[in-house]
Amino acid sequence: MASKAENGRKNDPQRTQENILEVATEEFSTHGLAGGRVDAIAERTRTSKRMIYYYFGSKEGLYLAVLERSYRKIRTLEADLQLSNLEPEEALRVLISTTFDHDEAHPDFVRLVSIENIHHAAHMLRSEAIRDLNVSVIETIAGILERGVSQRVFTRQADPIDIHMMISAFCFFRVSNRYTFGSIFRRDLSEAATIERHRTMIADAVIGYLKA
Amino acid sequence: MASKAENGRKNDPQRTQENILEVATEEFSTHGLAGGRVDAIAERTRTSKRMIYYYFGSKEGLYLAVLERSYRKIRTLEADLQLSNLEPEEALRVLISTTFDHDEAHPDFVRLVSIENIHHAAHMLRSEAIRDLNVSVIETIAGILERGVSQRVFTRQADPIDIHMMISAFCFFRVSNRYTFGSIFRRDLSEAATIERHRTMIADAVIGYLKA
DNA sequence: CAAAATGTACGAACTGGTACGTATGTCAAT
DNA sequence: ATTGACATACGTACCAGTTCGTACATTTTG
Repeated sequence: MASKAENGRKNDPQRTQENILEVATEEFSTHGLAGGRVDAIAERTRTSKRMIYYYFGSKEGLYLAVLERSYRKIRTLEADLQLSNLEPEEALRVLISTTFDHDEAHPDFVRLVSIENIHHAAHMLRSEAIRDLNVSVIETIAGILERGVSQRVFTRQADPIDIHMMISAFCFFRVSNRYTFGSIFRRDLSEAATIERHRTMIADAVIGYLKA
Repeated sequence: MASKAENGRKNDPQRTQENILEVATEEFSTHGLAGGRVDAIAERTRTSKRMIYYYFGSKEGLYLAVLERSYRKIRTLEADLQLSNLEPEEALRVLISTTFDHDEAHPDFVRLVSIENIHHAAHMLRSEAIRDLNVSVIETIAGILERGVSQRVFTRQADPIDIHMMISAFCFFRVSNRYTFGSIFRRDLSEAATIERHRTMIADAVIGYLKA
């Protein structure tokens, strides 16, 4: 029979949780933790507020779940980049492009991180799942830098974490500060031409720095 | 006679407003607009909640006043840098150092800007005072770049706004993402040695980029 | 039937905002 | 100088709407 007509309810806990998380991600990333409304989330869900508390216990619990889910989504993307068989410079360019495109494609994630910083990363600190994450990037960068130096294509001995920060800063800022920056300089950072220019710009800058 | 003993109230509107703004800056920058509590602000003020509404009309009005005040404070610092009599490269280094030190010294400001971005810069857009501001930096940078190119110390033709973004991104990110970054990589970005290293790093990167 | 999943309705605390009343300062006329 | 009138500056108590959270009832599923 028709499964949704005639409020024939189907229990589908996984789908329900996922649905809640999706809506909650949107809500929290546009309004922040304090600004996000549980009722607003519930309304846009195909289920009810009762379910939010049933599965996530509290508003903060939901927020934390949203945060973890967002981070977990990146891990998959970042992990399976095969950079070790590329020349150091090329490997770095690919890594930078990937970071750049990721931030550009996931403004929700960027905003959640911004929001976490406003809260002194209090929730992230409580979550072991999140902390173990991005560390792999550092190892990747460290490997590239070492190879580059020994091949004498990079002349500068740089700290991998510093390099990661330089890349992150640029890619992240473009998205996180899109609105204030756009408002001050009347520039739309999401235009295709601008995106292209910035993508090569950050790569050139980082590689130039390592070659100086 | 004693002026403050025996609740001898003195009318001092300017002081009252300034006091409110100071406390409100703290509150909003640590909790966000939605998370900031008017009652909490009132309590830490030497006056009452009534006065907040008397002078600023609403919570949003107060927030906007806080934002404008923060921006106004920078204008003074930024304006009186005499860079035109310095060599292009040196001028750029001074400008970068200034930006770097400013962000490092004013985390409140950085956080307010982050918060504004969460709100799509809605309040900034409404304030003419703020928009007219940072534009002067672009002219400064443009001048430096032109001189640098004509003196052949810079080989690359770069967009001043892009250069400004590159500088801002790095300086801003260090402060805005201090907590999540620190939480993931166990690195304290406010250590003196780290600050020193980063300050020269961003300058080297930008100048290297322009010379490439 | 028992356990998990879900829906409805409601409560208690918080929070932005205000009504009402009081004190302080200013200035003109005495 | 004193007085009185009026505007500005300020304090207290309170209200009404919002918002997180829950008690209770019901359905689905194994």
